[in-house]
Amino acid sequence: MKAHSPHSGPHQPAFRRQEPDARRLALIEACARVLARLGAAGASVRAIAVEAGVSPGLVSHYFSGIEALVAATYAHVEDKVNEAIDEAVNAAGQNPRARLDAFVMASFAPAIADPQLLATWIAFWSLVTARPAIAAQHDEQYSGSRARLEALLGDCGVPAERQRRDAIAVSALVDGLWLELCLSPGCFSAEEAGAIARRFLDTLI
Amino acid sequence: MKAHSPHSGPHQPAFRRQEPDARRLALIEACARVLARLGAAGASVRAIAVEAGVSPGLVSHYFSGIEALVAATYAHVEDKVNEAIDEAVNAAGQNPRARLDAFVMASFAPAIADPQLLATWIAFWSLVTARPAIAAQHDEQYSGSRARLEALLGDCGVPAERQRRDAIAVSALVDGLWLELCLSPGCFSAEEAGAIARRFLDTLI
DNA sequence: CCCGTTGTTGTACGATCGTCCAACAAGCAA
DNA sequence: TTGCTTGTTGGACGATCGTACAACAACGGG
Repeated sequence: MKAHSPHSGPHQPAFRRQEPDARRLALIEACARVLARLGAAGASVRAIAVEAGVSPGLVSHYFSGIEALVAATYAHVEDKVNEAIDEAVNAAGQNPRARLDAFVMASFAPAIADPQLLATWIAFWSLVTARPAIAAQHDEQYSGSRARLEALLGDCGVPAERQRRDAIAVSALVDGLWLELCLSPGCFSAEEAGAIARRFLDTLI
Repeated sequence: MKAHSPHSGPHQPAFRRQEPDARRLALIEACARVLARLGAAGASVRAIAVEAGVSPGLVSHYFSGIEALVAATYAHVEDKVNEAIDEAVNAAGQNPRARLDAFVMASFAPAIADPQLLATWIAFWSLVTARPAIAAQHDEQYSGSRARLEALLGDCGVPAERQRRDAIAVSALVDGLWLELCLSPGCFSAEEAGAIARRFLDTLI
């Protein structure tokens, strides 16, 4: 059934070796695509291997198990989201308030407030309660995100003693709007969510 | 191995028949306990049947599948949460603002901001994207919750044209705080969450 | 050219999954 | 008591799961 005969013509490799880091990344991106397409329930070793174009055994070779792959995928997707947000913030110029607005509005952009992206979060959240290592990873990524928000708030003149509380508040409001935007896309629009968030920022600054 | 011999003494029934509604409820409550203990990944038909003290076949007899049982469990748990919130609201007396505060604070009570309770939401959310019927159920429960919030806001003097937007905002803030309270219980306290939410309400009224 | 390293394959394995259904028995009516 | 209704059992079934491992082959150094 193979497209080429092993006994005639130039030998076409059945697979290509890759550096461990490149293969790890390919598996992570395949996992993200499977989570987006099939949801948390469909993210099996075999489905991810097919998506990545490799054999099932390779997943076990690079990750201790499905949970580790999901955790790595969450970290990678969140990194990319933070990258997109930082890019939006920097594109907003130097006005502190404009940068803060950009931070908030970026969370509601179509590429981020995406139901398919939510699947990665849900798969990760489902592991937080039971696995202490996953909980620690969540704490770390959450406080990292909050720290960047505190800095933006500080630039807007929010006094230091209020930065922590206000960052928690803004983060919660944005996440709550983002979550509902993913779960019920027809209920309210991204523009509406942005207006709500901006209005809340007005009360803090 | 049975505790009694089928050939001696009074006959002890091997099981008791129950009315369909009672059995449905028992299975739903067993499903909620399994979700709390094992998370979404461990909520199998067999585990739920063991928890309910029935045979595995009974689950299929009352529900078309695991997904239907999870959806029914979500509806039931949300009903109980709404009941607890309504109770807190009514216990707050007649002052509209006190009732609104009670609504918000109840969401952060230990029984509701509970990581084990979050497992039910996560199991349900993981089905929203793929299953239109589940998405419709979520829309319905979300708008119901928002309608009660709109009424409370109206009692506090929020004009009608702002009720929808403010209810979306309060709901998002409370849900975001609740979610983070469940995922990272050590990051901030329920009192802090309540203070943040109350401060936000101050800006709306 | 050949050889060793090692990334990769493919499969076998046992466990567990959801579903199904014929047989059983609890409880009510007669 | 007897018979009927039907809630309930418990195992069979095929599919799919995660994991492990021996064999294979790509590729660089000799």
